[in-house]
Amino acid sequence: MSKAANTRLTILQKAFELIYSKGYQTTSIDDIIATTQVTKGAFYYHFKTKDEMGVAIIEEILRPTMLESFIKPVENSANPIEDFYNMISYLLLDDPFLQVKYGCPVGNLTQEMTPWNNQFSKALTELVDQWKITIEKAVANAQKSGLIRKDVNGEQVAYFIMSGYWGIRNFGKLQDNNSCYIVYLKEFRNYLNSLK
Amino acid sequence: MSKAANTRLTILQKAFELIYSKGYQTTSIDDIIATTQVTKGAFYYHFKTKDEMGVAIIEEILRPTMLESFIKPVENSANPIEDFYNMISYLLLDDPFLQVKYGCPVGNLTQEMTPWNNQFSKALTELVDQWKITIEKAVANAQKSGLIRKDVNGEQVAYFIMSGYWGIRNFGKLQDNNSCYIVYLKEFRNYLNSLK
DNA sequence: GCTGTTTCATACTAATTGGTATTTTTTATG
DNA sequence: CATAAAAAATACCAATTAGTATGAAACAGC
Repeated sequence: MSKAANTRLTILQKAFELIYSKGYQTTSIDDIIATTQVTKGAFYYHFKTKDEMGVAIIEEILRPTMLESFIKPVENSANPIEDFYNMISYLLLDDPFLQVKYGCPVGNLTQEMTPWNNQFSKALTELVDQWKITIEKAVANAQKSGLIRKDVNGEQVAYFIMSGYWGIRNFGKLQDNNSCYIVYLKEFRNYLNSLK
Repeated sequence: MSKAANTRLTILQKAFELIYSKGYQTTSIDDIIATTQVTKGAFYYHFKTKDEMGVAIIEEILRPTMLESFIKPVENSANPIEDFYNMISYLLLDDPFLQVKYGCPVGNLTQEMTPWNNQFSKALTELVDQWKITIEKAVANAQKSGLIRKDVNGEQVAYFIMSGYWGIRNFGKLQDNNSCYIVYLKEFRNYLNSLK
């Protein structure tokens, strides 16, 4: 990787960490250049505005990790019920990229940016839609193989799973404690079994 | 109500509307005094800091409406399954206090303020805990009267319902469209029936 | 109607914000 | 090594931020 591409990536990564922990609005350019040791000139050479950098974070940092942790685990799944559970369980309890007290990066940005920045909304919607479609496909496959009842509606299940995940992440954040995740996962297991 | 108490309430109400639609950080004191037509002197007479006003909003604006829409509908409920559904349905589709594109005020503040303001977290936790306890009690009652299975865990159900609500509100916000609420409610109905 | 307290108005400040203009350094290519 | 372009460094700016200092009305009880 060229040196220039490297500073660009450093900015994105460090800025993401700051934004994930502090929020987008409260992370200033000065914050970013202070922690990255990159000068303002370099920053604005790589990004026209702060918002352009924000969108780049979604597309170049969040999207790949989302693909790895949210899409791959259930893509072409032979046993979606089990894989849904494992995916959510991993995300809540094990994923080293995510921290209890900071919640879900995608959820955070949605809450903060959606009402007044269309570019953010669009980029976030793409991520979320991809997850939704993956879940729907997995449900359809499981219905073919008889692991999930035929009268189950894939879109409903997708929304239900995703919203539950987003919501409980908010609780973890509020309480700064993952014990609510344990309780949640038990009921999530019950719900998944009800689809059989 | 005295004139002074009235200006105080006006500040809280208008500030809440601004914060609900724009976010806490991006709502400035100048914004608030501009829309309330109250001077800065008056504002700082009633509130020592912006954060003190924020906490007051949670306790004096959010708490009462929460009690009305989140607690009362399921308190002492004779048929919790039905009342759970009606409560969530009302909140998502009918409550005039809430708007699709702005999400859930409590959820918004949690996301935005929790990582770096303890007072907010504490005030929000109180609200949320009250809701949780109410749901748990309703489940216990329904188990006594045979409307919900004895092996169902009230705390798990409470977390599951609340997190689903918070999460789907995030989707509505992202899409600025309540059609996801319709889909969600169908699956929510299925889930509730699985408790019988 | 006098007086003290409550309530509000005005003018200000120091710090921070995102962004720009300009210059300097680094790098690739002939 | 010369040169042009890419990349980064420096110094600045206008606007906005939460909060303050100080004084003026409004209002109470006597």
